[in-house]
Amino acid sequence: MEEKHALTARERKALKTKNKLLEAGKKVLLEQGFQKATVTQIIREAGTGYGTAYVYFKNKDELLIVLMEDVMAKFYDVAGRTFAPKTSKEAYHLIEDQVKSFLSLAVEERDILRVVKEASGVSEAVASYWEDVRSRFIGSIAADIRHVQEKGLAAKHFDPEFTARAWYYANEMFLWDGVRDGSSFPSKKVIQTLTDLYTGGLYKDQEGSSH
Amino acid sequence: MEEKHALTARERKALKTKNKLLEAGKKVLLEQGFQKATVTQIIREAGTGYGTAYVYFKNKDELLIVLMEDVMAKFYDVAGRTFAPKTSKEAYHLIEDQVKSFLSLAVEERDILRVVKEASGVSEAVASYWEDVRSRFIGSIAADIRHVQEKGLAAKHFDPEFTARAWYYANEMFLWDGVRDGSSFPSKKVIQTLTDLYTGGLYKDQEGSSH
DNA sequence: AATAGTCAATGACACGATGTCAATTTCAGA
DNA sequence: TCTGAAATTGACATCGTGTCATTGACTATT
Repeated sequence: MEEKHALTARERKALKTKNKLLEAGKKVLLEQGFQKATVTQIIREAGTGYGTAYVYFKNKDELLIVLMEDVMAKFYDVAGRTFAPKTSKEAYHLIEDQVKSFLSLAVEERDILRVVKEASGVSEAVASYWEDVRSRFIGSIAADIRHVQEKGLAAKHFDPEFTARAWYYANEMFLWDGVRDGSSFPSKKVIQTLTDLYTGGLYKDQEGSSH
Repeated sequence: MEEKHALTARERKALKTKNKLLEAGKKVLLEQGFQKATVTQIIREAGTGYGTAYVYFKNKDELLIVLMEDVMAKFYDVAGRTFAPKTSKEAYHLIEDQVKSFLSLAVEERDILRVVKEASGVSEAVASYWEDVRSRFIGSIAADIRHVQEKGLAAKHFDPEFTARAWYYANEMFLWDGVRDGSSFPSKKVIQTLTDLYTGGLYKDQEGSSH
């Protein structure tokens, strides 16, 4: 039901105002962090009236959620990559690549992710938005696990869902470490440790395992 | 430089006031959650004046931190357990036990942990307090890993620190899942998946690994 | 081109929460 | 009994949020 017509001057102006608010919001949020940033700071930066912010966004949370969209798309992109290894070796390298891509986003989008992380702890809306990324990854990883189990590459006694969760969780936490500390991240060592642990496990034999 | 003398009536009263605030704080925080709870609600429940709360606690955060102490002690207890397996099998079972103890705390202390989790996202003070638990666990696990590596039970190419982090992170995230969802937690399946993944890894051979 | 109706924009306001502090009351010790 | 110290208090200043009645400008219709 989209109306298809050239924008009227009025609509163009409205769009411009919204964008000014988004830009100003980005600047203020990155500079101040989520909790310290106030609507007053944002509208001052945007050069609009106070109430105007509430015309375009329900609140600070919703403004951030719009700002998150680009980054989310990048994560969804990584989560959606095809995974169909024919050998364990191939699997290892695919996994290694995916870990690297995932953790590299921590550096690439560090500034905004720092805000997202903070906001997730404060705003239910932002938290549930991030939760979407999580379940997308976990679902995708679970499918990958099922695939390699069927191919006979991976041990069948692992529950795909829980295994995917555990694996994703470790990755996500390192992501946040990277967002916090930045600098030389992700290190080869982190990527390798994660991948090795996931594929091979720490111990030399599995005689202790109950399977 | 501790003064050692029986408490005067005045001191006893002060103690009592502080405890009233702690109890009231606990009740209100558990009922309302961290963000919704207000100082006014707490002092009303405690039957004290508004300012009194600020005599005993810097703010809501610090009150919660005092309430956390008991729970933290339990975690420190689990983190501090000795770990000196002689065989892989023994290691497996020790690890399984530790996972179980750790995750069981999620159920046992569910109510307060739910508040702690929420508060960690909002309050730097609470977050850094919980961070202590984390580093204690990670340090302890890293030591365990070094130990089994020296004994020849575990692969030496794993960096103890990063491996400990990855492992702990997965566990902690499941802990929060348990705090959120509660009910029948921790399931055998979760414990087993975590332990198996950690000790044995998902894949059947390590030929893909670069070692 | 006049006009009625719509929509963007605004800031004052009501509300709610925080942390402080000067004043008050109570008690310990001399 | 008296004095200084300690406990307690709530009013206050401050800050941030979200709403809404109002204003002014633009659109579309006649």
